[in-house]
Amino acid sequence: MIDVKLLRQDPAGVRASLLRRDDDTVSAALDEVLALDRRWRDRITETEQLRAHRNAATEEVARRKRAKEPADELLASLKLSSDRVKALDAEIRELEDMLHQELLRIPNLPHPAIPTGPAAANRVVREWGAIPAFDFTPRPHWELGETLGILDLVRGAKLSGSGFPVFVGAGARLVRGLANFMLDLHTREHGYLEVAPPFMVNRASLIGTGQLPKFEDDQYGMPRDDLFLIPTAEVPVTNLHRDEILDAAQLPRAFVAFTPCFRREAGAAGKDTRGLLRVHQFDKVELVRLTRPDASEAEHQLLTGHAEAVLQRLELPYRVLELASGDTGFSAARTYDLEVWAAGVGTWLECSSASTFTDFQARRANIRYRPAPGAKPEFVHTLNASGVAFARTIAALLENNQAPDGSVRIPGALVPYVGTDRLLPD
RNA sequence: GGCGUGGUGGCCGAGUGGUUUAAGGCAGCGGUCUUGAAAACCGCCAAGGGGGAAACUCCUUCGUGAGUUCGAAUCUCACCCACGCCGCCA
Repeated sequence: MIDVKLLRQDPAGVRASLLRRDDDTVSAALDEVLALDRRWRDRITETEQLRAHRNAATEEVARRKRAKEPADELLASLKLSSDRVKALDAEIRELEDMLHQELLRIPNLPHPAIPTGPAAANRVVREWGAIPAFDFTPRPHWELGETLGILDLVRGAKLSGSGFPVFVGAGARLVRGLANFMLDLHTREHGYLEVAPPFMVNRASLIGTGQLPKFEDDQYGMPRDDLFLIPTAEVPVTNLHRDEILDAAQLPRAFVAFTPCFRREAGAAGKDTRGLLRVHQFDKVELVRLTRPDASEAEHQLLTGHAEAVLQRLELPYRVLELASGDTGFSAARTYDLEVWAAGVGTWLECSSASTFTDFQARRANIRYRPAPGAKPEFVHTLNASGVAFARTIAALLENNQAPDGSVRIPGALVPYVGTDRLLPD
């Protein structure tokens, strides 16, 4: 949630910042918020004066009652002002609710330093590793997966529908090995605390991280219980400290979680979605950091490096993209995407997104910290990065390391976790 | 799912209609004392919001919402959550 005080104080600046996003609904939403805020504050002022008057009169009633003096004429006039307060309160509550709902639909302010424009304006920040060369035509991962007998897309579709892959045998062990490899790396070398959170969350949690109310159609929901399958571990993990006040000494908090992610990907179909490229369920190791505001920019760089370390250990060539304002997600102020090269499909695949959300999520989820003992609480900054998403990483792993006979080399860092240095066709 | 008990400030906890503008404790902060620390003692210490240049001032908040009342932490109703027992169950 953006800071309504900032909007009040500098409406032109906030508007200019938000217009950098490719979202033509923002301007009207801002006008609505400003109008509602004006009306709301007028009503507050009016009702508070009335209330102060009523409170004083009520005290006088109490005094007379104790002194056994009559108070009948006071009571009669109090009845009238009490009714008026009640009516005003109802109106204020309604205005407040409308204001809040409107604010929840306004995206975060993009960081001043990021490029302005649509996805085409994304900037390549750096590249790592060499794109592998082949003296044969490399095959796509869905073919390799079938030949190796480790990926069963057809039976996944039978069980659940398209986009629900089944990993079998060495494939399942590869998934398990990747999870342990990434969790070990982040807990032992990067200092993260491992969390195993729920895979279903309530509305408040999704509002906290920004998926609701605007993107309810993108979520898998269980209407009977009003719960949702998590689209990412970011949701339960960021919400761990919702409605809490942390000590400054507790910051930064760094969590890592391995969970499945569930995404409806409504409307998606076609060549960009084949095999493991875009699926409804995939596993991911997620990194979440809660930091002091003054530390968040440095933490963002650190976090991005932690995600990169995974790809480096896996010997996967990748590039780091700084997203332009129009391509940056609703809650994020600044995002680096990690894209891994996949030789079979011959393209870069997004396998991690490292974002700083500044105080946007903290404001929604009410996550605060006390800068010093006895000081006023302030909002923390939240950040997260995939470290990393499995499906596309597995696609790259298979495609980049394939041999002409269809076998696939397992990178050294993963060998102890998978138990073999090569996957062989059946 | 049934029955029962409960939900109060950062934490614990008292409080059944009007000096509760929420007792007391813990934690925190400042001080006295001390070579230093601890202990002891004294003082300060909730959050959010409106108005104001400021000093300051006013309002709201005792799980959430609705109701009764001049007035609700306190009474009524609904809902949510936690815990206990029963039922079901990997």
